[in-house]
Amino acid sequence: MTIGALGQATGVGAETIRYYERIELLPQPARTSGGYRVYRPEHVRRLNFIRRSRELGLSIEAVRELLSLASDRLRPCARVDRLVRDHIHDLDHKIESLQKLRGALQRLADSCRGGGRVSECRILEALQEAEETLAGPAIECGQEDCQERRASEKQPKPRRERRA
Amino acid sequence: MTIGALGQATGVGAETIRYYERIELLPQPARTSGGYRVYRPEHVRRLNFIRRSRELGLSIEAVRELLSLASDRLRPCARVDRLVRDHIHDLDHKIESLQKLRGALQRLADSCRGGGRVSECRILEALQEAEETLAGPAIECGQEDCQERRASEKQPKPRRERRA
DNA sequence: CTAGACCTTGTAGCCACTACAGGGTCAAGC
DNA sequence: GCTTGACCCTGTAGTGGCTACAAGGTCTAG
Repeated sequence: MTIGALGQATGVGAETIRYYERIELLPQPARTSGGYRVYRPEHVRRLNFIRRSRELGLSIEAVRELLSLASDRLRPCARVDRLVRDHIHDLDHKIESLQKLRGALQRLADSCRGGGRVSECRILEALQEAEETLAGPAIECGQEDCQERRASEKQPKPRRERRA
Repeated sequence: MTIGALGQATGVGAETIRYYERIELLPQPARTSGGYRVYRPEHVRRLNFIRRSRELGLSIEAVRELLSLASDRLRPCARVDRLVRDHIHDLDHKIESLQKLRGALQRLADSCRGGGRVSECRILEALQEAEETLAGPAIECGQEDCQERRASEKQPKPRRERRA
């Protein structure tokens, strides 16, 4: 089957398939004499595996590891379990973050009924002014290595005060 | 104040500040004779506004619009209200999506206790096989223009069947 | 043989930064 | 005035996970 047929079979676009090949998530397929990629049923299975994992929000690297784990049938599957549980944990953090954000925004929105002028808009005021009223520790992050980017105690070295 | 001092005052890194200037979210500041950027208190206010908005998950473009709206004090603030409410709506979608993902992953993880071998791992089986058991409509998206990328009824034109 | 659907490679773009290289500036202390 | 070294400058490239395009080549029904 051609790349287009593989795409139809799996619901993955041809450009994405080529991308997966480039990053070595999919093996290089055979080629026709004219250079077309020729795929086989095992490619369909592998790509479906990838697609489902991605739909579950696993990163490409996680998928890569799962694929590698899956290739050794005798290996204990504890690592697989761990990987999935870690991702659930990440999701919990992310969901919690978003819920906090939502709460803050809702409080913001509730302070405004949209009828006034910008000059007395509570939303804009809140964004301009107080520090503590909104947005607790919730920062939308996206990456896992999100730790303490808001580490305000980070003072590299006490320079010889060049004040403001 | 220099860019470093502005960064300290707002909790935004110097490289990010330069980035904001480049995309015209911050106005170009004055310069010293040596070329250093010189910031003033209004820059601190504007950058704090930006930072808080970003912490609430608003996109750069949304922040840009808020800033533009805020500059005209006589304008009705309905648009501000709308912008924030739209974002809350987006967050609701995103949270719901993530919760569905989490459910699917939890079901996956529950089918495995991590004690067996890869060859009988239910997680890997589930990823390899059935279509309906997992992952309903939940795809993590990130962008707002996320509509129907999984639109499986997208059939561009009926080619003269080059079957698989 | 032609039409045109499909494929090829390569490159650039998306978001919101972040990191670096290679150099220049500034002020404190001598 | 000179050294030191923290700080700043510009420009470019990288992140993740694709997506879009351009310019061309291949394949097959009719």
